[in-house]
Amino acid sequence: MSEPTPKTRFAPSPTGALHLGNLRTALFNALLARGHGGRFVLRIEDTDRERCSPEAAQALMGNLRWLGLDWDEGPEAGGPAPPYHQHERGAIYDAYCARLEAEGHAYPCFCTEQELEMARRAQRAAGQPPRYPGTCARLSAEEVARKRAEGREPALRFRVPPGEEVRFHDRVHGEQRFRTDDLGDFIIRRADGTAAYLFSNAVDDALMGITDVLRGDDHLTNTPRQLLVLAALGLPAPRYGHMGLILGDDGAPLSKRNGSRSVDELEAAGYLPEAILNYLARIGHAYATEAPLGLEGLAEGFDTARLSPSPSRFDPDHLRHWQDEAVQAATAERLRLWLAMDALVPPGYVEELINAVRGNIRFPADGREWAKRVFGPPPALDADAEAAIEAAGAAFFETAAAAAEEGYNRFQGLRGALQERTGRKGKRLLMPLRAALTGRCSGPELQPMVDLMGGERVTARLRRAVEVAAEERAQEG
RNA sequence: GCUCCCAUCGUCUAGCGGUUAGGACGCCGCCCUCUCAAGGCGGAAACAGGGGUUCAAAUCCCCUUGGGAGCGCCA
Repeated sequence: MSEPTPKTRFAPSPTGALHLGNLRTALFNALLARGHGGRFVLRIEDTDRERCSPEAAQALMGNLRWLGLDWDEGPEAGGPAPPYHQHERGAIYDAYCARLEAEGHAYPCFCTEQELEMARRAQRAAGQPPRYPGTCARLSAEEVARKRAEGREPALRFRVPPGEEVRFHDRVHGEQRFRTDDLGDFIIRRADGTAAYLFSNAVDDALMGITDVLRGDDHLTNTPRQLLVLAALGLPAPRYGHMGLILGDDGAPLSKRNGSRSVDELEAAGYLPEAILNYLARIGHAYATEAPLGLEGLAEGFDTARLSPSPSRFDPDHLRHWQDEAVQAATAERLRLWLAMDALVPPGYVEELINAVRGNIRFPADGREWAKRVFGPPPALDADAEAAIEAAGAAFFETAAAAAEEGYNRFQGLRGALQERTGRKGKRLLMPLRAALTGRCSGPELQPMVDLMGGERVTARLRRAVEVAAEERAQEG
């Protein structure tokens, strides 16, 4: 018997921006499918109209596409099990709910929020687990009819069979056993008629043919409930794998407080998709290589047996490392689009500039900064640069400017002429030059930058350096 | 409170009964070098604690401790 090709899904609730934890879940599910020639489904879990918005769903899809995590089935892609927005699947849920109710697996519950809240508080106070007390579990048909006649809209609650044990094999944690007595009856349809997560999520996985579900550990204790629902409905259950959660750098759940940023924020900050992907793929999952991988490589090396059950911490330094790797590995063309600095660079020079500065940049702003220093007006001098210029003295720059004006304005020529005329070499020669030309004492190799600048700019900057050095002399004197 | 999950350098991790406990990030040093990066080389840095099982335990079992999750008409 061969393994069926996997079908995985990402089933986000569009309640806000896509964050790293959820994104990793999406990534692993996508990798599992892609690595085995399977299919990846996107399903929007928007049954809670209060909290969900179409804008958030749209943004989320944009994020996934930006990262290259396109889905094979789902919104805007179609597929054999539409619709892929849960808010459009009400009729399906109604039918399954009706069946559960007819077969006694579910019952209407008229308890109000306040009643439930009070019951929970009382249970906690008494040292009891806060579980549904079963108030409406044994309502007679007459009582139900009467309450309905009073105009009260009930929620639908799943009747958890007592005294049983639910077992399943988790791909990450191994064998799991839960006693149904620890569960408590749970809501599968709200009083407003919309389906609740536990129910719609499980039913849709079955209906959409999902074979494998990778999700966070926070769902581990939900699993027996979903298994119970599927069993009552005679629907197949997927294979589950629960991964350790990503925590903040303080060990608390990931949130804005401890450094988590949304995909939107990371994109705005200049992170490349490859950086985010490589970083996330290595949290809770180990690859054989530390080299940066593309989506295909990540999928190829992905193995659920290498998923970690333990929680891990988000580390901004590590993300930055993958950003550096991504920048170094990217083609010049890729960086050109990312840097968006065409307006700052004369046509035809972009690639050369990129290759000159790529080792010194991490974000687009860094690249644009160098573009301006090379091709813009003489750049502002920072304190170190000014000091270096003053230390070299006006005479040095006078000589340099003269040489440039004579035509020694390419790097090698200028360097040779200056060495000959001033007797300076090495650092004593090049540091003042660097300061005068780029405004800073650190940065990419001088040679390509100087040659990219061209004679006019070089001369102008050297002339300015003469003035700066002379002014200083005058002030001191 | 109850149920469940987790535990190797500061962080991400390899390890699945016998290893000098390996790698990566970060940190430190050296090399390269006009500087800063990049790159190369090297260094400091870990099996939470206690009991078992075994000839042998980071690895298997139990307890403690410490983290995390669930117990919602949120997902």
